[in-house]
Amino acid sequence: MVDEEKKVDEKGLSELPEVNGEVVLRFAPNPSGPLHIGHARAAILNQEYIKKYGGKLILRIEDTDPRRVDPDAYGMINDDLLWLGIEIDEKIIQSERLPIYYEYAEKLINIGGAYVCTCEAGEFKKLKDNSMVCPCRDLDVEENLKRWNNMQNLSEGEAVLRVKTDIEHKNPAIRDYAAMRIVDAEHPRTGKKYKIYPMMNFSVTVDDHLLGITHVLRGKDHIANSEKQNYIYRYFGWEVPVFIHYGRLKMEDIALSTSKARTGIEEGIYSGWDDPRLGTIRAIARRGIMKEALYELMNEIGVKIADSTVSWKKIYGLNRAILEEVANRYFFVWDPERVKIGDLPESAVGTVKRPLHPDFLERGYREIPFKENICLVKGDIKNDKVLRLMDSVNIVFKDKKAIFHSSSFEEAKEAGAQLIHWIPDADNLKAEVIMPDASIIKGFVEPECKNLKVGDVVQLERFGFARLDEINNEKLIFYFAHK
RNA sequence: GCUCCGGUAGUGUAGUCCGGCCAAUCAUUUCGGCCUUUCGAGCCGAAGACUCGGGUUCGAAUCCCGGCCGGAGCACCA
Repeated sequence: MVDEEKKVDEKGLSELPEVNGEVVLRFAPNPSGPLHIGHARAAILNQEYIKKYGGKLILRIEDTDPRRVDPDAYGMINDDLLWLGIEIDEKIIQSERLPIYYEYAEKLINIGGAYVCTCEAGEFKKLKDNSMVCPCRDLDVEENLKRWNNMQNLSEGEAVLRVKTDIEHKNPAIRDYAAMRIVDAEHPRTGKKYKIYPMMNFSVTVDDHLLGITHVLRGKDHIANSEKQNYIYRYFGWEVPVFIHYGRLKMEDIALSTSKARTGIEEGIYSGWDDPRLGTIRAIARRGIMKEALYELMNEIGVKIADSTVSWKKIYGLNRAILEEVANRYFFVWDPERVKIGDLPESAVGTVKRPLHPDFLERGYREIPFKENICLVKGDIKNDKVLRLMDSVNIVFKDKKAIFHSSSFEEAKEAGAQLIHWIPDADNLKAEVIMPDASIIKGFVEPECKNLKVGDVVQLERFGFARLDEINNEKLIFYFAHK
């Protein structure tokens, strides 16, 4: 009992209205590409509500427009959901359900809720915009059934099934909208098997009802669709799910649209769907953004109808809080400069130990061999200033030559030394870090990085968090997350 | 253009339904300070908002009207 109350408090999500026991929700992307941050919002919100109330989450692939289907998208969507940790209870693909839609289309005609319209599209629009009915509307059920059965003998554009709504509705889009249309194109999954395809408003309504969906979460761009769908629910006497519309999610500095990304990939501007400049889930994942950060973000934004703008800074902030604990620390010397320390006492030579994580010493230490030949970040080198090489010695540059200054940390403090990191000149590994703008920063990492595995997210000290993406001939390739 | 919907600090959010406990919550951000052998983290402090104008009321972020700004829809896409 007490736990239940707590749970509600923890989540920033507002309560779903009209919940009676368990909920049935669905995530319904159309397979035009991989998932992006906008999809993640829908998927995560649905998932969170399932967690909150219990119930079932259905994945529905909406591939009823053969021309807008990317065959690769089915697999990419699965991968992306897996990465997001979305637990799907049931999955359906609309292109496999065409007979069901035909069945209900016929039923709708039978009860006088739909008619086959053979008007030319422009002609119909003209009539509709003036609240005038088209001649097809008044044909009787029998005639309509005949026309419906004949539809598959027609070609694209010659006929369409319309839902009878209110021809005087003040929103012209609502007036007798299309439910089914003819498409003369091959479907990537079903080929030429079908010719008549449902419009989204029809298939969505039929499916939402058959699947027992209780609440529909979707963007406010669907407000008019919700209203359209209401007509079908009313004709069939079905219970209407609760529609919840949320506002647009704008990402700063990001090309959100799938089509733009696709074009960029085709033109070779982007390396692929996981190019760090893109807002796809896979691109975000590749950069070491944790799914938990996205969950927090989506929970925070919630389902309000006003638009929200999200910046990378915001995501970085959330992600840093997660990575801070997770990521072990390593030295990465970018823009490296080879340095030989003069007058280095023999006693200073040895192995330096630094914790993998300063706050979790139990994780152990990494060992870095230290002797006179090292690499430093070029930008750290300044003449006549004492530099503290972390956990080793203090040096100073005179006429661009490094010489030993002192050993202890106290002496470094006294000299007001800057604390810098370093890498042995000989014993190191090549590394590259791919930045968010796809530029590459080259350098070396400390030897113990050889123990890292692809997918590990680390903090490169004084540089930032990065995810190991690839190990290529002893060279480590990281993707930069953020500072 | 038409129809509809929004507008709380830089950003995100709470509060708005059922006016007073709101000189407005929390987080992030930014800036100081402390601490720290990372430019990370932590700790302390500070900065910063009810879109504007009227009205109703003893009292308005909350209700009403208008302006401004923003968004969505206006397909045989989803």
